[in-house]
Amino acid sequence: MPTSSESFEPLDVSLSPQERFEEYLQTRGLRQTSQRKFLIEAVFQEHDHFDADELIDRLPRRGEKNYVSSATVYRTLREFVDAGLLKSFQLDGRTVYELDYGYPQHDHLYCTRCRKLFEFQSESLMQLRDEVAHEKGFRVSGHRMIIQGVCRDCTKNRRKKRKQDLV
Amino acid sequence: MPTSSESFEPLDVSLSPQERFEEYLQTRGLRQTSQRKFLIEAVFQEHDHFDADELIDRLPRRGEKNYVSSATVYRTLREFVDAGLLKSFQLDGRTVYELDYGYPQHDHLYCTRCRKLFEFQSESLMQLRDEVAHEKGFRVSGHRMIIQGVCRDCTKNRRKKRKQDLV
DNA sequence: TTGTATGCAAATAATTTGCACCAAA
DNA sequence: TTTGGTGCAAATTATTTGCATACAA
Repeated sequence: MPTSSESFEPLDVSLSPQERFEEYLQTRGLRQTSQRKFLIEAVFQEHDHFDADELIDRLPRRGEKNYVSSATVYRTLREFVDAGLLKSFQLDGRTVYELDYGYPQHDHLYCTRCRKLFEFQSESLMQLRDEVAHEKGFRVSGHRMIIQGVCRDCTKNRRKKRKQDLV
Repeated sequence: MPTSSESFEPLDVSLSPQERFEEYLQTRGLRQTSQRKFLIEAVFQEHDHFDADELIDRLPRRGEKNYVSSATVYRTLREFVDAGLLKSFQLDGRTVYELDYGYPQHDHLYCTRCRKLFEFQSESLMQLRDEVAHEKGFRVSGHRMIIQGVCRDCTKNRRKKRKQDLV
């Protein structure tokens, strides 16, 4: 099943992210640089959500081998999103990225205590979305649903702390 | 019906936003200043979504009567959110505000062409949210759902333009 | 060769903050 | 009189951009 809700032809999942990106570059007459190759590796090793800053932190520093300037990191992240490899959204003011290519559509729960993101899938949500959009005469291209709250662990820990406080 | 999904006692809707804010200030030992009074008027005259910049644009300029510095506008907007008068969320990188106090819970459709926000209400969405959260062991405090797409008008205009282009 | 990509540093944009002065309670 | 509030300007933060140079095709 295609990952993107907008593709008209099924995604060729036999392509690796790298190959998919090459294709993207070639069809637009863009170049395959060492930085782009290195970054796609780095990004697809990550399995969690991340922002530009976190990514840069894990990358080689100025002077080290494979160093990539922040400007290029920002530029390349945007290209990855254009190419359909990543998705991005805003959270607490910063831009958060997550893998898209090859990953199933999902939405998020956000724990406001530990600031972690959790994922969930819901077919009903998609249906609801399309119904609402249809009613309002909208041509849907996507959506973003984030449920805020406190996750199980944080609820537990808070309880634990409260008990300790009583001792 | 209470506007906030978190209130344990029903909201006293007989209070005006102004009165509600006074209450908020008093319970915290904060002060009722002329700036705060002026801003609450200005904000509750607005019936649409707005960001800090748009609000500041509509306010008196430096030197004019009732001028309020941007710093104070930013500070006060955050207080209004704390007080439950406004809600805020991120869109395209900027912080968008909307009236909350006295307004029913709703979510948004966002037209990526004209950048307008439209509202919709859905009880099913709330149920779905609570179910998902419960499954994941989340204690829900809120959510944010935005459906992106192209609104009816923009779809029409685009068609019109296409036709014109053919002439 | 030829134009795209990169690195660097400066520029932005949207907020936030430090601080001296002002003013509610 | 006391402590919170405001205006101003400087500081932040996250990101983008201009430009000279480097390099893929």
